[in-house]
Amino acid sequence: MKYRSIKGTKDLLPAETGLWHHVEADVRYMMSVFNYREIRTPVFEATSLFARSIGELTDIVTKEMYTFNDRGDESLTLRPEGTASVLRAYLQNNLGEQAPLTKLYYLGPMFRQERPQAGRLRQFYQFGAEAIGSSSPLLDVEMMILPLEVYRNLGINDTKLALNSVGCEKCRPRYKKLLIAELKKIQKSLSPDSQARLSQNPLRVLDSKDERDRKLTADVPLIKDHLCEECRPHFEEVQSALNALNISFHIDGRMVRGLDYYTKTAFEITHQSLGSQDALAGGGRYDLLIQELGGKATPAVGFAAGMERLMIVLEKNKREIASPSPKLYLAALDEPSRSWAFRTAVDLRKKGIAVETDYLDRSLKAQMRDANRLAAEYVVVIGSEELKSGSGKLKNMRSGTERPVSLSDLAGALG
RNA sequence: GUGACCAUAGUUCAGUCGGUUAGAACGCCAGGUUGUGGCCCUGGAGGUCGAGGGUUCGAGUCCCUCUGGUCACCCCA
Repeated sequence: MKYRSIKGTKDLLPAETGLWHHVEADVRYMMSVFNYREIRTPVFEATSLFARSIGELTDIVTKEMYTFNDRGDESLTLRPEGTASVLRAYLQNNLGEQAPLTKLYYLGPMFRQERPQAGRLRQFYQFGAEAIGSSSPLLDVEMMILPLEVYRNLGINDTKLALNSVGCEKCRPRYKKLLIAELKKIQKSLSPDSQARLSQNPLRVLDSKDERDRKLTADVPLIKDHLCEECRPHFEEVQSALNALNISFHIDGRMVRGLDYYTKTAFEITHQSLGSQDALAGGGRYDLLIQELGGKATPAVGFAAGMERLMIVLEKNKREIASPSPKLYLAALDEPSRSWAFRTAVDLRKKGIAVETDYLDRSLKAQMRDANRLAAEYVVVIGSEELKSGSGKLKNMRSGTERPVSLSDLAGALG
């Protein structure tokens, strides 16, 4: 085979696109119920947009972006996530001037050059939402409920919701100093990964999977206990709103999101059947980002959810979706019948009836087999007799019974 | 980027100690039915054994390199 899809990318074959349509419809339905409206942005943007918003030092920006220079020598990047593009569009089109609160959603491919593994691809699909213009903790909660409702509607109820607060520009630097001081005491005993994290992103040491790191940092102070006068009540209100809605969650004081722009609320929805990459969705508040991108200070919250990971959960839990099948299969016995069958198929299709017929000059037996395989609901066999008399037999493939039909009114007979 | 495991028909997999013509199941095609599917029976097509190199009288099998896949680390959806 000469050509293959690029490492970490894959084809979505007909056997699975039916499920995708179903899930996408569910996402769009839920977004409209929550009053989020779709925005479609280009899949590539100026590299600096992502570098600025996601964070110059993050893994995504330093080693995972698909970046290239176009013919005009401008540095462009395939979007590694959705928020930066949405905010750019929000600012460029002055959406904030049209209403005080803007609720947007997106659904589309993202690109990151990572080593593929279960639940991780180089081109992957995310759906997500952004609510721009309010600092209400209720919107933080809405961002958690929204994906949870999408999942619930698909029959997935056993997700886990983890919650944390990562503070703001006031309390985070203060806490960071405290944390670094603590970590320095045990620095030499930490895993090599965590020693590197200590200088790059000390908060992430707490999120280490290494058992020894976990033990060593067991008593280290957590940011949730060092929030400022603004962040603490916000965090509490998020929790009480969740409690009021009877949504179960757990506080994970060690959870850190990988993107620099988060402030206050950070959350993650996981599912046990996912393996190592177990996050179905993640999100949080980013009150500083819009100003950072050149807009006026505007609070905002958002989430992003992985489509492929959702598919894995659905498949592991055997949620199968019936694939579309023809209403009628027209089997033809000879050349004149074939030509009539094709014309009739086109005619019925114009009326919105799904019809298939034979294009391979196959035997009747082969055509019947084909109709059966396609799960066609009805079959009409056309031969010279039928063409002469203008009537035929409508066979119900499920029951095997036949009844007479007028060939001039197949549409009527099919109801 | 690091590591482990894997690569044989369309698919899932057998293939003994290195030995002759590489097999099965499912799928596909055809026949068993002068014009009727599924179940069953019979037959058929389909393979550069991932690629390249090496060892050997002889390699699907052993060695090396590469490519790809899977899973984990890292990171994240």
